[in-house]
Parts: sequence; structure tokens; C-alpha cells
Amino acid sequence: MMSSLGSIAKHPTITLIDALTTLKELKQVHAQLLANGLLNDHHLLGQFVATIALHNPKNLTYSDQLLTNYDTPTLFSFNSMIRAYSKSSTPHKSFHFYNRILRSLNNLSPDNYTFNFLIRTCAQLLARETGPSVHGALVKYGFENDPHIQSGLIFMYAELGCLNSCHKVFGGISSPDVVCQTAMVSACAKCGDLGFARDLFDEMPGRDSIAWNAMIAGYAQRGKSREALSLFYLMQMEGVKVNEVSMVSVLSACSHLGALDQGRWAHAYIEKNKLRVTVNLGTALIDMYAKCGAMDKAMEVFWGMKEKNVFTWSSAMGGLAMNGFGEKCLELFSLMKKDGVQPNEVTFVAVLRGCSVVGLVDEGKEHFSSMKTSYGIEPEIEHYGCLVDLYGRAGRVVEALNVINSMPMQPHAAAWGALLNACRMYKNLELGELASRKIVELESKNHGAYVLLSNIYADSKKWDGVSNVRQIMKSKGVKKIPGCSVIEVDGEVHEFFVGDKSHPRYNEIEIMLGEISRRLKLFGYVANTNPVLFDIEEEEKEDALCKHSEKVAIAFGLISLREGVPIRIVKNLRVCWDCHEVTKIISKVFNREIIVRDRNRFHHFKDGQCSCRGYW
DNA sequence: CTAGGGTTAG
Repeated sequence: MMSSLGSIAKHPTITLIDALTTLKELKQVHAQLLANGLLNDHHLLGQFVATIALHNPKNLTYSDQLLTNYDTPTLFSFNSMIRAYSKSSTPHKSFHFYNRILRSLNNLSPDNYTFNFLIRTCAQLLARETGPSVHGALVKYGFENDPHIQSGLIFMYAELGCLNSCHKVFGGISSPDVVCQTAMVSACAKCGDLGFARDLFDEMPGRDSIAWNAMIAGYAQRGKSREALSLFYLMQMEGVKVNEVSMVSVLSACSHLGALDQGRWAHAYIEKNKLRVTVNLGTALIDMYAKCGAMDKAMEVFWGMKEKNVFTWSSAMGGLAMNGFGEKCLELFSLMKKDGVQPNEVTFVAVLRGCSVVGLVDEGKEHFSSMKTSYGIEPEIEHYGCLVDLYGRAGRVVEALNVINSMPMQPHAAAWGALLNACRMYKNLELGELASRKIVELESKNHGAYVLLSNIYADSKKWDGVSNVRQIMKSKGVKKIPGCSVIEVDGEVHEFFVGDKSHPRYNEIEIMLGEISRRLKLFGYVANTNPVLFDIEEEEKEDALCKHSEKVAIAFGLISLREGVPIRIVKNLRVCWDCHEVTKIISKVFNREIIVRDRNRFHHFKDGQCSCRGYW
């Protein structure tokens, strides 16, 4: 049983209460004290309220009832309730207790603790109007110079996305301590001003581990993975103590990059330095291995974890779905429920994707409807998107369209995108046109929609349609996103943009590309040389040979990685059909496992087959 | 007896 150090040598009954954790025990002791007339002390009541609220955050009604049984609860009790509700799933109830303080018979008045908890509540609620009112109120009470309040306000305004207000609060602090400065670094990073965050960080005297972690996390969260990693190396160079929290961000950066070698290095670092593998850290490891296509390692970490929370389960399930292991994803879902972990909306995204990748339409439908009926989770737009994908992938495009037409919210581009992808797979020109028209209405610069549509036209040999699409793209100024593939060799990340010949070993790469071409022809592969088709792939081709960035990266992998080592590529766009065919054949004729993570999912190529079975 | 900065899944 947990017992907090703070209670040692205090009132013996408080120590007793503090040591209790279950509601049952607390209720029993409470009844006993009451029966023996020992509960006349408001401090004891307050301790009950606080302890119950602390250990039973999901069942605050008992604490609530306790308070109503006493006519004059202490400020401590009210504050404890506000704190408890600020972290609960119903944070707004905090305000009920704030009002009770204001209306109390014994003339209580909110203190700095009260406001600190209310600030958390506002942050939690993303209360863009109430937050500033609470700020105004605490100023009236004269707490604006309390450093706890100041750092809290910076945190709150960052959550609300009000960087200006953060600056105002921060600027009003005469000599901000390291805590407030770190809060400000984090706030700027969260709101996207990494430059200011970094300047502040660089000039921070007495930067501690937390400050470094804040800056590294700031980069990692904004997708600046390389910057996050290089700052982490600097942190080590400066001899700052690295902890679990640092490694969570480092792993997150590796996940983003698909940098398996660096991720493995980070894992080894954690073990070597005996860092505690907390739930967060374990989850970050699972996510890293999963997003680097090493699902077996991810599951090894998963099974080795004693404590797993909803993040842990959802990460593992999402990873399995993304890697094409739909059935395993669903098995894990059953285990999760058996384990008593409550699934949330993110878990269901993974479940639905798991169903989708293996074509389990009926099962997916059931899970979808169970969200609300069994778990009280209202399906969000993402879940409807998954449902469209579920039908679409299975070739049931009309039902997919019905989902879009009957969803309770305005369909987003991703829903139409799922339908469009299905139309490409099943060559449904009519619906494909509708879907892409809708996408373009919603996102006039969505390059992928035009590409998929022109693919559909090309598949049906409607060249007029193809050139029409091309003209629309030109007139609307839709820019192609340059394709880029990343491959890691000996811990070094090599980036290949389409048509980019700047790599120091490009000559060798070119020779290898020739060799690939030769062996593909021997195998009987006929390159797709239709000039119309050429122009419509996701990437521009820079010459007559199809040299999409992943092919160049694969060629580089073949010359630089030892035989038998799988080639792992991370691509920023979807893999095109031609590259997909070619990669399948390369995996066979070069007897090499190739793992490609594109913007949607993984393709594990082995022995001429791909794990996606042609659906992506 | 209650508070301050950094961490994870879509």
C-alpha cells in the first residue's frame, strides 16, 4: 500500500487515513470514526475528502457526499475537491466547489492553492473564456506574484494556444526562476515558436535536466526530430543527467524518422544506464519499434512490461494494425479488456484499422457499434473515416459512400480520401470522380486527390481525363510534394529526394540501379513507359527511367548494407504502384527483405510478396 | 494536510 512521506509524525489518525487507498477501506474507517464520535475534527474530514479524492479519482461522489454532510467544510477540503476534479474526466465540476467557497457560511475565501487548481482545470478544459476570468479573479485576490500561479498561468495559456498571454505573464515576472523559464520554453515550443524557445533556453542560467527535456520534447513534438536528437547529444556532451523523460522524447524522434539503428541505440542506452522503464518509456519503446517496422521487438517490449495502460495497449495495437497484423491487433484487444483496461477512442481507431487491413468487415462493424453501446464512447470523425476505409478496402464502395452520407458530422477530406483510394483499387471511375471533387472542395491544394483521380482515369485509359486533371492542377497551382525516402545505414540517416544526385556515392548507386533494371528485365518485368502514366504518379520523374526516391534508397541499401540485413525505408508519400511492383521483384531476385513505411502503413516485402497484399 | 517546469497512442 502506498503511504506518503508527508504524513509521517503527523496526527496518528491522519496517518491512518493517508495510508488507505481503496474506497472500501476508507468508508469503513470513516464509519468507525463516526460511530466512536471521533470525527469532530474538520482536519480529519478534510483528510478523508483529500485521500478519497486522490486515490479514487474516478469515484469522487463519495468525497462529494462527505462534504454535503458537514455544514462548514474547511478550505482544505474544498481545495482538495477542486484538485481532484481538475484531473478527473469531468473537470468543470471544480467550479462547483469554487462557488461553494465563495458562498460558504463561514466566510471562506479562495487562496493561492484554490487558484492553482482552477488554473489546471481551465487548462484541462481548454477554457478559452473561463481561463482568463480565473486569471482576472486571482489578480483581484492578489495572487499574481505567486511563482506557482505564474508558472501555472503560462502552462494554461500554452494549452489554450495563447502565446501572447504567455508572453504577458512571463514578461510581468521580475526575475523568473528556472521553473517559470522552463514553463515558458515549453509554452513557446507548444505554440510553435521554437526559435524563441531555443533563445530562452540558450540563455537560461542553471539549466537543469527538466529544462533540457522541455526543449528536446518541444522539438520532438513539432516534428523536428533531427533537432531533438542533436540537442540530446549536446545534452550528453554537457554532462547533464539524462533520465527516462529525456528518452521518451528521443524515442519519439526516432519513431518519427523511422530510425531503427538510433532507436536501438537508445534502447541499449536505457539498459546500460539502468533507467527505469516506466509505463511511458515502455510505451515509447513499443511505438518506436512499431513505427520502425520491427514489430517483433515491439511485442517483446510489450510482453515484458508489468504495468500497461491504455497508451501501451493502443500503441501496440496501432503498431500491429499498421504493420498488417490485423488479427493480432484484435487478439490484443480481447486481452486488454480481460486485463481490465478501459479502451478509449484511440484504441478503437487501432481496432478498426486492424479489421480494415485484413478485411474483417462484419467484425469491424460490430466493434464500431460497441463503442457507444458498450463503452459509451461517441464515435468521432476519425472512426467514421476508418469505417469508410473498412468498406472501401473490402470493395464495398457503395456502402463506404453510405457511411459518408450518413455520418453525423461534415465529412472531412480523409473520409473522401479513403473512398477515393478504394475507387482506385477497384477502378470505380464514377465514385472516384465524386470523391476527388469533394476533396478538392475541402482542400483545394490536396495534391494526393488529383494524383489518385488521374490514376483512376489512366487505369481506364481515359487520357482526356488525365490531361484534364493535369491542367486543373496547373491552373490551381497545386504543388507536388517532393518525394523523399530515408534509409539509415550504420546509424546515419541518408535522405534521398526525387531526382537528387548529390549523395557522395551516387555513382555506385547509379550502377546498382542499372543492375536492378537488368535483373528486373531478366525476371520478365516490363517497365511502365507510358508517358501519360509517367506524369501522374505522386512524384515527378526526372528522366525516362522511373527513379522514385525509394528506388534510389533501395539501391543504396543494396550497396551499403550487409547481405541478409533487411532494407528499411521511410517514405513521405504513398508508394506508387510501379515502385510497389518493382520492390516485390527486388525482394525476390536479390533475396532481400525490404520494409517500406509510407505515409499510411508498412509494406513488408519478402520473396516477391508484400504484406499489404496489394491494398494500400 | 492541498501547489509550480519536462514524457507516450490517432
